[in-house]
This record gives sequence, structure tokens and C-alpha cells, in this order.
Amino acid sequence: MNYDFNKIEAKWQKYWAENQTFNAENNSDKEKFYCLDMFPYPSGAGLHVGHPLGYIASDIVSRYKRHKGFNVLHPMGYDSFGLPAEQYAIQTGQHPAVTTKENIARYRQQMDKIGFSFDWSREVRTSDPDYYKWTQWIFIKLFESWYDKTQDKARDIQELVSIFSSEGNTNVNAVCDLPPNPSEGGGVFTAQEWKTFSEEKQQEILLKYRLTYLAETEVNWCPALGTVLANDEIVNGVSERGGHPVERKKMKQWSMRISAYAERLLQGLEKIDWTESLKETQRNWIGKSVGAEIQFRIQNSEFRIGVFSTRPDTIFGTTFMTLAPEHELVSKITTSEQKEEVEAYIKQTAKRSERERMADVKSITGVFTGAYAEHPFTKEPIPIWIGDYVLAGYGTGAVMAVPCGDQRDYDFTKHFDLPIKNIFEGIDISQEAYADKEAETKLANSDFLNGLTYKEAVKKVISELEKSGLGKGKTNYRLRDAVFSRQRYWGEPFPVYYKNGIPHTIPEECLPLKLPEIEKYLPTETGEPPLGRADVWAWDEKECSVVSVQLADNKTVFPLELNTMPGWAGSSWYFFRYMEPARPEGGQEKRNEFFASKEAMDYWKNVDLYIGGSEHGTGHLLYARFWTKFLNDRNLVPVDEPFQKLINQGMILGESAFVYRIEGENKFVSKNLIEGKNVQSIHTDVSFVDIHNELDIEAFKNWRPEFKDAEFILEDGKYIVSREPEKMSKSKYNVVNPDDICEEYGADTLRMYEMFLGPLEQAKPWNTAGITGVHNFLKKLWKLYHSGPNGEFLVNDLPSSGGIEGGLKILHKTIKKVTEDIENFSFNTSISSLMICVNELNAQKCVSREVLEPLAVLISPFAPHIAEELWEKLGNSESVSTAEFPVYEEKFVVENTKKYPISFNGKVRFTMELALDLSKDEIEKTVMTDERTQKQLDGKTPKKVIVVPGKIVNIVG
RNA sequence: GCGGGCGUGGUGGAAUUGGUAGACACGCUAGACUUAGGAUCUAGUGCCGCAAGGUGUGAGAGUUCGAGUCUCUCCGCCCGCACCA
Repeated sequence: MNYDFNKIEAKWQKYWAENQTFNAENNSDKEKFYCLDMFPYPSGAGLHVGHPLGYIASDIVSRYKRHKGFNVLHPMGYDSFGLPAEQYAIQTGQHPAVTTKENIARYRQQMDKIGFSFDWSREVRTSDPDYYKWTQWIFIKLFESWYDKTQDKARDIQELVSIFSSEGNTNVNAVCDLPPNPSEGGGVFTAQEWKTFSEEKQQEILLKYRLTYLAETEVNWCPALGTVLANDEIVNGVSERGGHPVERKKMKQWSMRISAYAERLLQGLEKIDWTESLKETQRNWIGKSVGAEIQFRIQNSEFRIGVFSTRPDTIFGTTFMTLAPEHELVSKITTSEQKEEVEAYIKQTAKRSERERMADVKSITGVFTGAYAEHPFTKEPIPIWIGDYVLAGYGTGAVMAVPCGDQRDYDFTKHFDLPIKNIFEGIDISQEAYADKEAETKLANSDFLNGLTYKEAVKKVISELEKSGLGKGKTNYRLRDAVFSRQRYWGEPFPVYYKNGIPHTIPEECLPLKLPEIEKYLPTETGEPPLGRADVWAWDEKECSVVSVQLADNKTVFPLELNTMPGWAGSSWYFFRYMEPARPEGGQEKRNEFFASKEAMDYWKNVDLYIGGSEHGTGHLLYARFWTKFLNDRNLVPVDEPFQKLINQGMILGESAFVYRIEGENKFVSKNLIEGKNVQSIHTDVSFVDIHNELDIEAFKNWRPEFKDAEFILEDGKYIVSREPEKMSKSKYNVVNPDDICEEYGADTLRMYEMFLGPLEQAKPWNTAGITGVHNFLKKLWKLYHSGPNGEFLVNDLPSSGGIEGGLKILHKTIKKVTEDIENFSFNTSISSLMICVNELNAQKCVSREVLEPLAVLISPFAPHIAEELWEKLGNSESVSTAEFPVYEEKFVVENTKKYPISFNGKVRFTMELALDLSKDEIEKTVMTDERTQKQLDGKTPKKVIVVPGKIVNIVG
């Protein structure tokens, strides 16, 4: 009987679905284990073999943990809002909901074929109104919160309102956007004043405190995509999706006050089990730096310029100041003589895109404003320049330039031929700046800081600044608030309407605020987001419902927000939603009542193991941590870190194949004959190429009309292509579809091969050729259980029949290795052990039930279908998934002798079989009296003999 | 520039943490059985050498009886951040 994987796999997939084998329990005495994958965006292209890599790994762990007696939550869902469906809709008019649904169906089908043990009763789709109702709800909670720095947590905005009405805002220590100056609508107010403010004015002030707020900010505008983007959606100055240029633009946008959580996001990294590199990525992104904020008075003006510096100790080396061209004071302080020049410079820098500016970091530009600041201690005048090496978005957008201590200031100084003041004792700064912080170099020319080192001086200068009121110690973070508005259709609508220009959230009981139908998915003619096209898109406060905009004439209705939320909104909390199943028996009800019930969240707490790509390091993984901390502050979830352990699976690359066409001819030359020829390399479909890189010329000719009459220059009668690993993509014709692999080799082979390819965390190219290795393994495994004369199922029921001792020994060795390897996520080596085990059992002809039964369980996390089939044949009525994982027993493995390598001066000469329980002395005695030792020593006495019990004996001559 | 990681056969990759390097698999070679299949089985396969043997983990040094593993210097590759004050 052959290993008919297609039949076996279909059978067990059906069985699991019908029996709901993998549904997790919310009430269980078992220990919980929450094992999560990053849910996919269901794209139109379907899954390729790279996608399931992480899912297979998490599935192995989930199945293993179930065997180990855990109550395992292993869910899956779809991050189904997103740009591609919308762009497809723009092109075809097809509603994104329709394409999304189709894509999800396809994904589901593909995933089902691989035999994952997901609990589908907990599925989520971020584009479902039932789901995004809660995304909107969380938005409202953020809107209704402010960040109290004193308590270091988010609090209800109503509490802030009561503080304002009882004591004003003088004692409030909040993270907010309130400008210090009353003239700019900010400043300090008393309780009395607060009460006299109009409703609008009060709301305006509160908006500056809210954790999600509407503000005019510099944003990254991507004209090609027609939307703004968050910082993490831009890579090297262009959009992550599509690679389009991005401009800086001032726009009124919703933002998330993630900056309030910068320090906690940094500290939280200490208590979670992520890779050091990913933690470092987040640390870099948060970008903490400690220093001081220093105020410089501007001469002949009431303005002050605040600068941030990590080197306040070098303040006496300040010879000028530089402001970012966008700095708001530039226009106010520039003298009339310099005005023209300054404006021209600002214009010129504003024109440059982010990318140009990044590409051109070496050229030094800047212009003098004509204004002077006053040094806080020496009172000397300091010229104020503007220069685009100072970034508007970091610190205060202004720096005190200390050319002797900072290379950029130094370069700027040299370029414009400005003076330099050296404040370092015994340091030569004629060639470059001296920026070493750690050294014991002492300061000079620095008044009260003379003779102090960096550490001492920083302390001293900060205390002096604080005394004079011109500065204070400050910690600065690179992390910016995240822009939350997108000018798109296919995203969560904001639960927000505007009354007199002031945003209000719609009442919770009216959620979800569903996406309206529109005819075209493009911006309106007046440049508003696509939602501006909706007929039914205004809010009637009295009716508490969305109404038609045409009713605006005879009804009091208010416009709704036209932007939608970004892709990361729905993915920032989905892991909580899974905790609540949508099962008919009461579960669905709970899903409607809350995003997940309190009991469910108290039980599941957080994700024990999260597997996904590292590309989300500064996006999703940071936002999800932020929202979790916020929800925890507001007592809505019981944990403050969402993902306890995180593993980044490496990408599976495609192996692109190239053919070489001679320039100007329709002639293709084989790989090793191209030397000296002028050729153009062309991607060819990998399915035309065999494992020896030989091209199927006929298939290639029929691929496209232009190749129909092509000629080929062959080597040894073959056309050989060259191969190169690249990211899998349709346009590179290197995509391998898991369906095809399942069809040809089976899901169990696919699962094992993906794991066998190499360490989980490493990027590696897919190479279909190697798959026969694991496929053969499964065939051998099958044969092991079918030892009957005609290949029928036969295991020996006699517990101590032939080969049992050796069988038990290899089995238990394997149990030990596989258990350890799964715990360490080293799946490739656990599969190697399983292969050795089966080879050994085959060699020993051991087909004892006593060995084969535990072996089936051992294999089931990796190859669940064949394991189920064998388990059933072994006479078990329950699924193998509920079987206990075999426990390693030392007694079967322990050996009483071991081969000792005997070395002379470190060089191993021979091995000697010795009993393990011998003492050091006994070993030494045995070895020294051995004939071979005597021969090696040739009558001489050794200097010493080193015995490492169980390992080696070394004789030093 | 700063930070993190890595470097082992023709290939993917192992190595109980300092103890016989190259497990397992691919590929390759030879053979067996097959009236050719990319099936199955057996043996071999780091490199040099007929062999004995020598040599070998990016290069060089060091510690050690013993180094892929520890230390230092250099070379190369990958990832993250980057005019961040």
C-alpha cells in the first residue's frame, strides 16, 4: 500500500474541520499557550511558498504544546483593509469588499491545504464592521484620554476637565501640544478663566491634550498615492509601497500621541523576549537622547530660541546658532537686509524632496539671518544662521553650534569661514572636531566649567541653567507622533463629526460607523478624500445616525470626517479579539458586547509566542505595543506588553532564472558561453527550468510570441540558465505556489521541507530540487509502518520482539533531541533527528508497536496528516492531536561504555572503549597500561595525563 | 559614521557550548534491480595523495594539553538607524 498523501491529507483536513479538533477552550484548568502569527493582508496574488513559513513554525509549536497538555490558542485572520484592493477598485470599479472577500476565500483554501491547526471560530477580518466597530471604539477611548506625566499613564479626559475647572492647568503635567505662549492660543489659565472660556475654546484646548488629536502638522505627503504616510511607511525617502517620492507638507491631520509613551516603550523592551536586533531597531527608532534644553534670548527682541543639546557642557564653545529653514521664528527675526537671501534659501530648500535632501547630505548650505542671540552666560552676541542640516522635526529645530565639539558644526564653520573657539584642554582641533564624550579631557575657556570633564560639566551646567531659568535638563526622543489620517476609501472611517469645526466623536451605541458606498474610489474634484463622494455621509445628532448629505437643507446635520484610518489601526489590537471566540454558544454575543470579554482576556493575558517578519519592527510592532499600554492604562486590558516572545522568520526567496539574449538579435546563449558577448539578461519562468538549470526550450518558445522564433546557442546540447535568489514576485517569474507542491508531494512534505530549508530566522532561497529528501523520508516512514509482505499495515505487537532494545534507544534519543529542538525553535535539526531515527529503525528492522506508537506522536507536529493516519491504523480512536507527547526516558539511552579519544600532546591517536562509571584514576590507569599507549610513549614517561571524564584522555609528553 | 548579526565541503546547513569538524539532506560517482522512470536499493563523496599520510571552519596572531567555538587585529557580507544636535 502506497503513501497516498493526497487522499490522507484530504481525509484528515475534513476530520479536523468536522470535529473542530483545534478549537481552544476559554474555560480550562490547563495552562494556556497563546501562539500567534502576524495575520496576512489578503492580496490578489494568493500565497506563495514563502508566506506559510512562519505559519508552519507556529503550527509546529502549537501542536507540540497541545501534546504537552497546554490549552493552545492558535488563531488566524486577515488584515483586510489596505491599499492594493483600493487601487484595484480604482482601475476596475470592483468594490474592494468584493475583491477582498474573494482573496480571503483563496487564502483560506490555500491555508487549509497545508493542514494548519488554526481555531477558525475566532477568525477576525479588520474590514468587517463587527470588527472595526471596536477599532473605532478604541479610537474614541484615545480621543477621550490625556497623558498624565506625573502618574505616567493615560487618564480620562473628564478628569482633566475637572482639574481645569477646580485649579486651572498650572499644576497639570501632561504630554500636550499647548504652546507656551498665550498669544498663540496656549499658555496658562486659572480655573476661573477656564470657566469663562466658550465651549469651542475649551474643546480647542482639550484637543491639544487628547491622545489622538487633530493638528496642523508637517506630514509626509505622497502625491502618487494621494495620501499622507507615517514615518515607518517611508523607506529611504520614498514610499514603502510603490517607491513613490514623498514631500513634506503642512496639513491638518489626525495624529496619535505615541510620543507620550516613548520612555515606556523603551523600558518595556527590557522585560520581553525578542531578538536583540529587533529591540535595537525599536530603540533606534525611539531614539532617546539625554541632554538639556537651553533658551537663548534674541537681541533687540522679546523672542527666545530654545535648543536641545546632548552636550550642554560645550556651551562656552558656541560660536553661532543654526535654525532649520522651517523654524517658525525665522521670519520673525530675520533682518530686512538679509530678508531676500533668507527667503530665497527657504524656497530653495522647500523645493527639494526628502529623498534629494537625504541623497545630498554632504553639501553644506545655509544663510545668515542678520539676527544675534545672546549667550546665556557670557552675554556675548551669537549670530543666528539657518541651514538645512538642522531638521525641523527633531528637538526644537534649532541648535547651538559648537564647531570644536561637533563635526557638522565644524564643517559648517569651515565652509563659511566662521571663527572657532577651542574649549578642550590640550586637544588639537585644526583638522576636525573633538566629539569624544568618554575621555577624561578637561574643559578650558569655559568660565565656571574650566577643569571639569564631560560628566562633571554636564551636571554643573544644567544646575546653573536651572538657577538662571534659561534652561533645564531634558530627555529628547526621535519618535514622532504618528499621523493617523489617510486620504483613502478602504479603511476604517473615523467615528468623528464636526460641529463648528470642532471634532466630536459619535456616541458609542451608534458604532460601527460603516463605510458608505461610493461610485468612484478617487478623490473628489475639490481634492477631498474619496469619502467626500458619498451621498449618505453626514451625522444627525438627534437621530444618532448617518444621514444623506442632501438633507442638509432642512435638517441640522454635521459633516463627518472624510479621512479613513491607516492600515495599522486594525492590526494594533487584533490579538485581543481572538481571545473571544465567535461561536454560536454565547460567544458571538460577547463579541458584540466588548472587543473581548474580561474573563477571556484575564485568562489568555498576552501572546506567548508571536511569529512574523521583521519588516514590522518600527510599524505594527511598535503601534501594537503603544495601544496595549494605552488600553492597559485605561483598565481595558490586563497586560501592558502584547507579545512576550517574538521570532522573526526569515524570508523565503525565489530563485530567479535568467536567459541571455545577444544584444540586437533574437538569439539566446547558454550561461557558460556568454563570455565576450554583449548580452541582455532576461527573467524566465522558473517552471521552465529543471534542477540542473537546463531550460525547457520548447516551453520557453511558447511562452511569448517574441521568443517563438528565437535561436539558441547550446553547451553540450543544453541551454543552461543562471540563477539568483531574489524576493518572490510575479514580475520576476520566480513564484512557487504551495498548492502545486501539495499536489505533487503533499502538505506534510511541504511543511517539513520549509522547516528543513534552514534556521527559521534566516533568509533562504527556495529550491524545489531538495524537496525529495524530506519526501523520501515520509515515504520511508510510511513503509516502516507497512512491513507486511505486500506492503500492508503491519507493526509487531509483541513489546520485546526483535530489535526492540535498539529501537527504544534510538526512539528516546530522538525524543530528547526533538523536544529540545522544538523548545529552541530549531526545527531543521529536529527533522534531521527524525530522519536518523527512521533510517535507524529501518536498518534495525524494528517495527515494534512500542516504538512506532510514540514515534507517530513525535512526528505529528511536523507532518500531522501522516501521523493521524498512522495513529488511526495503530488502533487509536482519538485524534493524534490529543495524544500525549512521548517523554524521554534516560534508561533506554544511557550507555555504560564510551569511546574515549586518546590523544598525545593534543593529537588524537586512537580511541578506547571504557566504562563510564570509572573514576579519573581508574581511567588513567587503564589507558596507561594499554598496549597502544605504551607503543606511542615508546618507553618514555609522560609529563602529565589529563582526563576529562566522558570526553577525552590527553597524554602530554 | 553609529548599533546589531554573520563568515564551516559543489549546495542548504550540523557540531551536546572548549573535547575525534562536516551530522542530516541536496547534488555528484559507481553498482544492483528494472525491456530506460526524474522509481527503489547498496556503496562512496572536504581538499591533496595510488597509498601511508598530510591538510582543513574568511586571513593573521594569542590563551589552552586541546579552538569552528574564547581574546585581539584585519578582510568580507547582511540587517537596522543615519546631517538626531
